[in-house]
Order: sequence, then C-alpha cells, then structure tokens
Amino acid sequence: METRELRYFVAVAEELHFGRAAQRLGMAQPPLSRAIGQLERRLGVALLRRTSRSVTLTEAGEVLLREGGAALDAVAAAERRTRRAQPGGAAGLVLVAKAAAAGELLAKLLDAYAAEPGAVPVDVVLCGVGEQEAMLRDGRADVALLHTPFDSTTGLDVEELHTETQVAVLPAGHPLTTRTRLRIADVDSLPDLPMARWPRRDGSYPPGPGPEIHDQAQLLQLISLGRAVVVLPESVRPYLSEGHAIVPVSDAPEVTTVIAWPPHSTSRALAALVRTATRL
Amino acid sequence: METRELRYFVAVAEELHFGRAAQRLGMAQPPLSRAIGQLERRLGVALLRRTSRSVTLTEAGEVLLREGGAALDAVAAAERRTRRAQPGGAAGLVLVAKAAAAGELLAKLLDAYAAEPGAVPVDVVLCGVGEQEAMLRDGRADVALLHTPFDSTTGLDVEELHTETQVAVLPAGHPLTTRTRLRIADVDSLPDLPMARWPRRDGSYPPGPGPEIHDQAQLLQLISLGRAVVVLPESVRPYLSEGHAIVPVSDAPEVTTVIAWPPHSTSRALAALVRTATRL
DNA sequence: ACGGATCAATATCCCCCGGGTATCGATCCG
DNA sequence: CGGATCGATACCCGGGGGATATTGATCCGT
Repeated sequence: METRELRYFVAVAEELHFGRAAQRLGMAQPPLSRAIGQLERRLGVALLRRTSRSVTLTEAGEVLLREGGAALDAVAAAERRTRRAQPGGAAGLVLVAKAAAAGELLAKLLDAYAAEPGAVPVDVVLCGVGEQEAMLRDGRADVALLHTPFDSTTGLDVEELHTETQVAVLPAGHPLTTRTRLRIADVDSLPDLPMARWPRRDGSYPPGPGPEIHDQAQLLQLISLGRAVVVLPESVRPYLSEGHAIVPVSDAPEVTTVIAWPPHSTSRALAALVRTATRL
Repeated sequence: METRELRYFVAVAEELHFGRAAQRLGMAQPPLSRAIGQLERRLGVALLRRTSRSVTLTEAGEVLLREGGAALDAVAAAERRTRRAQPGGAAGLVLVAKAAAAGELLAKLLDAYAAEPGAVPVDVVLCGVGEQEAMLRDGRADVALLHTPFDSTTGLDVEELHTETQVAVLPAGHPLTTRTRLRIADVDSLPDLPMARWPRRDGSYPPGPGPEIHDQAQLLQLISLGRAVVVLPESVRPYLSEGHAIVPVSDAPEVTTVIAWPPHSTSRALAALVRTATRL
C-alpha cells in the first residue's frame, strides 16, 4: 500500500464524497474513484458502500481510516525528523506545552536542562488543548508536557513529574469561599455560577449554561466578574489576582504533569532532557 | 514520501550495499540508486555517505532508518488489520505470548473471556522472545502478554495483570538448595553451575560459559542434569519435575505480567478482552 | 605498478500507470 | 418527467519507474 493511496482513501473517508475529496487532493474525481477501486481490489475488502447518492464507510473502511491515519502520521514524522536531522540545521528539540499550563515547572525544566553539559537549544511551542498529541505523532514536536487525566498518553512514552490536587477558583466573596473544602457536586451546578466550558479538540463546545472559554486570561476575568467558576490544578495559584478565591476540591481527580515523547526516539538530547526533568 | 521509497531506503540502509539491497527488493541496482538519490534530493538531506567501495549512514539516514521502519510497520499494520476486517472473515483476535511463559494465566484469561457475552474467537500465537512487540506493531497480532522488565512496552498501551517474584531453579540436591533465600550474586557465577544463556532477539547468544537455550523443555532438562542454573518467575513451578529445586532470589527484580496492545485500537472485542484480563 | 574485480553512478530506452477530459447511468427532487 | 447530482466507465496522454549497457572510481592480488 502506497502512502498516496492512503492519502486518497483518508480524504474520501473523511469527506464521504468523491468530488469534494478530489478537490481537496487537487485532482479530478475519476482517477480518485479508480484509485480507491484498485485499493479495494488489492486489499480484497470493500472499504466504502456507495449508492450513486451517498458514500458510507464499511467496517473495514473504518479500520483503515483509523490505522491509515496513524500510518500517515508516522510517515510524516519520519520525513520531518529526517529533514531536521540535516547537518547544518541546529539539532534542537521542540517541546510543546499547553498555553495555559505548565508555568513554573516548564521554566525550571528549561533552566536546569540548559545548564546540562551538551544541552541543545529547546524550542518551546505553546498550543491548544489536545493538539500536543498530534504534534508528537507526526513529528512536529519531540517532547511534550501533558496533564493526566486530561490528556491522553496512549502510544507515548511517559515519565511522571509532578502530582497536584485541584482547587475550585471562585470569585472573591462568594459564599462557598467560607468553606475549607468542597466536593465536585458543590461547584458542578451552582445556579448563580455556572462551570466554564472548555473547547473540545475539534473547536466545538460541550453544551451547558457556562461561558465558552478561549484562553486563561479570559477565564480568570470572567471568574473575578462573578460569571463563572472552574476547577483547576492548584498550580494555577500564581496567576490569580485579588478578585479570586480558591478552595480545595477533595474529590476532584489528582492532576499529574508528565513529560511524554514518541517511542522510537533514540535522540541523546531528548534522553538528557527527560533525565533532567525526572530529577527536578 | 511514498512507502516504496521508504522500503527502498530501509533495504539499502540495512544492507549498506546497493547491489544486495536491489536483489532483496527484486529489482536492478541502477533504478534503486536513482530512487535513493531522488529521495535525498526531495528531502534536501544526504542519507548515505557513499565511496565507490562502501556505504554508510549519515545522521539523517539513521533517523530515517529508525522512523521509517516504524512508519512501514504502521502501514503494514493498517493493511493487515483492514484485510482482517472483511465481512466474511471471522473477526477474531490474535493474542501473542511467549512460548515458555504465561501458562495458567493465559488459560484462565481465555476461559473467562470466552464466557463473556459477545466474545469473539481468540487465536493464540506463541512466538519467540522479543518478537511479540514487532507482531503488535505491524498488525500481525492484536494483543500480547508481556513480562516486564524483560519485554519492552514502549509505544504500547498496557494494563498490569500480575506481579510475582523470581526463584532460582537448581538441580535437586545442589548445595544451594539448603538455603531459604538467595541473592543474584549467589547464583550468578557458580563455578560448577553456569547461568543458562537465552537467545537475543536477533538469534545470537550473549557470551558466557552457560549452555545456549532453545526452549524451556531443554532448559529444564539441562538443569535437572546439573548443567545449568537459571532464575525465573515463580510461576514456572508447575513445569518443574523431581529433578528440580527452587529457592527464592530476594534481589531479583519482580516480574509483572502485562496485557499490551497497540494504541489506536478501538476494537470492542479487544476492549472486552482487556477488561476481562484486569478483572481476573 | 598494473589489470581485473567490485560497486555505485550515469545514459538510454520502454512501457505502464497515474492523471486528465468526456460521458454514462443511477438516484433524488421539484 | 426533466434537470441536477454524483460515482463509474471509457479513453487518451505524458512522466516516471523499471531494465540494460556502460562508465568511473577504488581495492586487491600478483
């Protein structure tokens, strides 16, 4: 199976429409139809059920969409990492972290690593929630700071760095701030103070009464205005202002910051960075 | 980058010889040379250093060999799993375990899973040490029983099933069998009783005085004959005969049996098998 | 030192296959 | 019932991937 065929199939499987898929691929529709047909014949499996009005995936097609996507990521990663290994190019590392999180820990890690003998430059990329995983898998990044249980670490090698509890961030003066401890149920459905809603990885928002959050600054602003409440890891504390109050939430899951990297990595620089991180 | 190019490069990188690589690929040498050259030009990186007498990998070439191999495995996995998802083919699972190990646990797991509602047939494949990982990665298997710290679980999703200590298996009547506990150093270098040597994953054996082991039956035979000693997980006990004696080894690492599967698996059957396993 | 052997690169040719356009056939809709 | 939509088919063309023949550089044995 050639990556070209995989790209074609993934395009069609995602669009469920040969014409649009062909357009997205920058080609005409007939050769695309033919290519998919050939792929099906070679595999000996029907991938798509087409009536002349609609296209749907078969069981096998769903498998190929999932596995083929991962394979394309792997190929893209191979290509990118190879390009970056050229002699002239400064053999730096790309570290990716969520924009909002990993404040102090990240700074300490970068400082400590820079002091190591043989340290290479580290590019820090801040990105949205749920995107770090994809960046690791397709080679745009070498290593990430993730937070379980929010981020999935499936298929990644991981070292735990730091575990912390979560706290409710409330507007200062809210009645609940007199409590020394809360439970999730206490903050989950306050009639006057809805839970903020984070975007999902596709950019859409879960339903609910709370405001839609774009970034941390906006969130903290909304809280101090008494328009929202949120449960966050306790390391958010340095970012809070006078308008905020925090109360521990005893039954919220603990948040573990982990350093994660794709398997197959034998880079000496990466190993050194991970070792530094675990020693912090 | 097309998988054809990747296959070509991997062949050359492994053989370090264009002629032999071409032979292995079933093609002539000139088009192979040209293809590699084109690949290098497109990537903008030299992958190979060739004098007219020898071929060596550059830094970038080593990266591409490693990452490209993983990518080819991913493509092969996509292809195999798609083929196996065809409607007619019984949608079974392939479980792979080491030939020697996982005796009772495996039987219990298969029994328990077969009793689950909606269980699918499970093909059990027994294979050599170190090969399970490759079989998971390239789609020949869906799930494996592995033993940490012996087997690498990098890049796999894992659930721990069972942890056990290790014991020294000695010939009955050997002086050490009077001890109630041993340390690794005690059995490591007995002048009269060398440690058995297991094959490495490439089939070669580490150097040393001990006999080379091909399978468990041979190993146990050699021990009862007083020609070898070995340290194994305590679950080996049911396989022992009168000619053997076991003594706990207190500082040998604990062996954990884990069930492992490749990420991206969303198979309902696999999820059920894993759930069954963790409940044993 | 020289000639043969080895091995990657170059030159050249050929044909298949991946891409294009035109069209058909089936389904849905007004 | 006719037009619109959409995938499949028929057909053509050009490039690229394959083979063969050869060159050029290096190593080695005498």
